Amino acid sequence: MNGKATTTRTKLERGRSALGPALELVHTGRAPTRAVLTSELGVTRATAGAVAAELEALGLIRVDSSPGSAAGSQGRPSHRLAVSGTGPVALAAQVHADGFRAALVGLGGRIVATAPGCVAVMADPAQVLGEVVAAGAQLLRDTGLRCVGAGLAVPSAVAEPEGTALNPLHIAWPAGAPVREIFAECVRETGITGPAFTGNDVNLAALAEHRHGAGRGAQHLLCVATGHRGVGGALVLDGRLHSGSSGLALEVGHLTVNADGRPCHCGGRGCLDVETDPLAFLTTARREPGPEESLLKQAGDLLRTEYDDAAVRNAAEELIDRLGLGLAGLVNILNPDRIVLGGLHRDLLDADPERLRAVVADRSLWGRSGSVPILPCTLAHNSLVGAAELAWQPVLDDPLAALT
Amino acid sequence: MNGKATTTRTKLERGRSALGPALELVHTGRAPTRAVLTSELGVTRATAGAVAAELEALGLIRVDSSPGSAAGSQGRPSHRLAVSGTGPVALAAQVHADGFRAALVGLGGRIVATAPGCVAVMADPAQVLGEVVAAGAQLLRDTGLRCVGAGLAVPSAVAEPEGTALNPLHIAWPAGAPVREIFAECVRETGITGPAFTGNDVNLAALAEHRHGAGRGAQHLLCVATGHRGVGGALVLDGRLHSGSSGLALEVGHLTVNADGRPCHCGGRGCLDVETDPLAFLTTARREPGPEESLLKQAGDLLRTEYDDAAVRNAAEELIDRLGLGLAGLVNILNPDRIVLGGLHRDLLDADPERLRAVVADRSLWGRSGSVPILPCTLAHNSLVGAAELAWQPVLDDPLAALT
DNA sequence: TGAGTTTGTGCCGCAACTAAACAAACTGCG
DNA sequence: CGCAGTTTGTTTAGTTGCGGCACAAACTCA
Repeated sequence: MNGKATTTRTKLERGRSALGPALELVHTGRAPTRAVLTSELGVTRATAGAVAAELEALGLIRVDSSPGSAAGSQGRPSHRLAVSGTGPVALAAQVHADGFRAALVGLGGRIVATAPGCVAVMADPAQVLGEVVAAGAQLLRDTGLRCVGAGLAVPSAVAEPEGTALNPLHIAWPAGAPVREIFAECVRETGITGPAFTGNDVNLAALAEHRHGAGRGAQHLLCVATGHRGVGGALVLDGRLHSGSSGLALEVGHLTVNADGRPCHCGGRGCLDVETDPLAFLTTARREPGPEESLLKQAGDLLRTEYDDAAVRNAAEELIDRLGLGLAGLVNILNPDRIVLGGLHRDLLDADPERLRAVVADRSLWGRSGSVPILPCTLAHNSLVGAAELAWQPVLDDPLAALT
Repeated sequence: MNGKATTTRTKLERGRSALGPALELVHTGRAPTRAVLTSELGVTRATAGAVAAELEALGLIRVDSSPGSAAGSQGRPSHRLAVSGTGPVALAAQVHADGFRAALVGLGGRIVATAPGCVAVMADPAQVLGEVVAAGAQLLRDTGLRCVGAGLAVPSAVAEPEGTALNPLHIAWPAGAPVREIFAECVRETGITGPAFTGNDVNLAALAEHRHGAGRGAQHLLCVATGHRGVGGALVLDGRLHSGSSGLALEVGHLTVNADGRPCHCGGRGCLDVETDPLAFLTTARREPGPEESLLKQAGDLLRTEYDDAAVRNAAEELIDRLGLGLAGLVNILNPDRIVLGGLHRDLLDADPERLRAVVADRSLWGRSGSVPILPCTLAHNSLVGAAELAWQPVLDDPLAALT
């Protein structure tokens, strides 16, 4: 009728301007100075200066105009760049078998505040998520910080594009629960500003490790981690999470790593899931497994404190061999340039790094692929930080548009 | 000294301007008209018009200004866009067990000319590649077309960034031969214009199928194909080939698909490689395998012509089950939204599509992942077309810069 | 024939950048 | 101390790719 919507196009489809890339560089710590920013961005000093000034005006970064101290090389010292300490934050939430956790996370993966305790997980997703969001909202009120959005990490595959949690094995939720929708609704209701996102915890941990942890600088990062039960995987390609066409990629738990191993609920035998998780370790080491929600801790403690015990050591070596076989299979298919391990797998790596590396090298096809660096994860709450990354992403893509 | 190289930056790091994306849309047949180009590109009609005019001026596309015939809907009919029939071409080359092949390939994957016969492959890579390039150069002289570059497909993994052919099982080349360098040298020596590229044949076939064949429109395309011996895989993510951090991704041949299967040279048992390739089919069907360089044809003919024979049928079903198991494993890890099969796998799919789909659905974790469409490849010479895609890529990325 | 709809084009202007010249801040050497 | 040499920050003046119109063109439908 009015013929107005004819030529109006958003044009924001591809991130224009160097603002986003510049913020990402500072965010991931790859641009400590304006000079580095200039070269990393491939723009002139004039542009880099303008971009840095604009990001500072938005309250996202700090530019230390003070005469730099540690110079080192010749020439005029460059002004240092850092994420703002008082800028906006993302609300990060995580649900797991032990309970839940809420935190405020600033740029650079800096955890600003964490919600105190954790209570037991209840059956109803809406109730749990309501409590997490309420805890986060309280943190926001306490600190008075601006919120750019919210992210949630759940211990289950999240189907795209619906955002339903498939097979949440380790928490008592119904399969197919629309967690993304529920979470978004809770966030809206609570009056928290910004969009809400939901993702799988291992995926988000991988994202966080890639940006702020052991995966920094990797081009093709593979992460594998255990929770209390089962094994999860994630892949970060060129800085972006690869979660497949419907969010179900990297379901690595059912790779066969033992031809005549334990039966698995998937119908197969000897799956990575049932051969290398904490429960597998405890039973292989002939220990009585405790309650489900503490298997990871129990297994990790056992591995660290009783590695002298022959049964423990043998169990560890058996699991390392199985894990190595699984990793080698993944290396053959994905050819990553770095592998980061979490959960019990991280502890197994720490226990005998050489053995694991040798198995992977031996069982992967090409010698060079076998020499992939395998590292333990380094971030304390990587899933939580990863959840915050989801909320930060729109800001990283286009700071001006995201902060209106 | 002169202080000239200080602020000079290429700036071409990210493709600017809509020229490249526009050409890619026409190239892949996704922009049949200027109106579609406008919406797909997300720009105004003014911009789309200017872009189309510029691409036409470069001789890359044709704009039919004639009053369009088949309109269909209301309004002024849009001018039709098509790749130019007389524009430049890419030189495509392929080496395989049977010999080699050279062709000229225009935009849109259109094969303009093919070198006549094929001679037997000799031991020395330099000699073979010299002959292929010479054949291609002859085609260029005959047609008088401009050449944007050259691409080569080899039946072996190509290590990045060196460009060496690892384990060229099926041709009598030394392992680690620097094929990329040799090919580039031949191209340079012959006076062919433009850069030279080399890639794995299955990877390139996948790229071609994604742009012009059965994989069109897929976001996450998985291709699996057999040659005469062994199995290759490839993945195209968001239109770009994913070949891993060192070119060795998708080595799918050693997925275990039969716990107590045939021994494989990798040290394992029951690998996809030895359980589902043409030789495996012939022996399972109790047929005498012919010479190595005709196994694929022999197996395919047998499957098509003697499917009534119980031994043939049983062998086919056994291979389909094994292949399905392998594909299911890949689906769990990669979660593609389409699978395209080539070589004998394509014939197996044609023989009993329902059986293969059922096995994949049954053995992959999530029902929805199991319902991935599985299609036969549709391009006649997909590796060859894919090799040309390599050479076209710089033009697609930035037509102005690539054509000077 | 005229209203409605969709597409092509010319013109203006903006936003994001480059290029070039200059100023500033540091090191090192005589 | 002073001065060359080096690197970084800033200012100013273009350049360019593209959006936003306004209008013309080509077709359908009533």
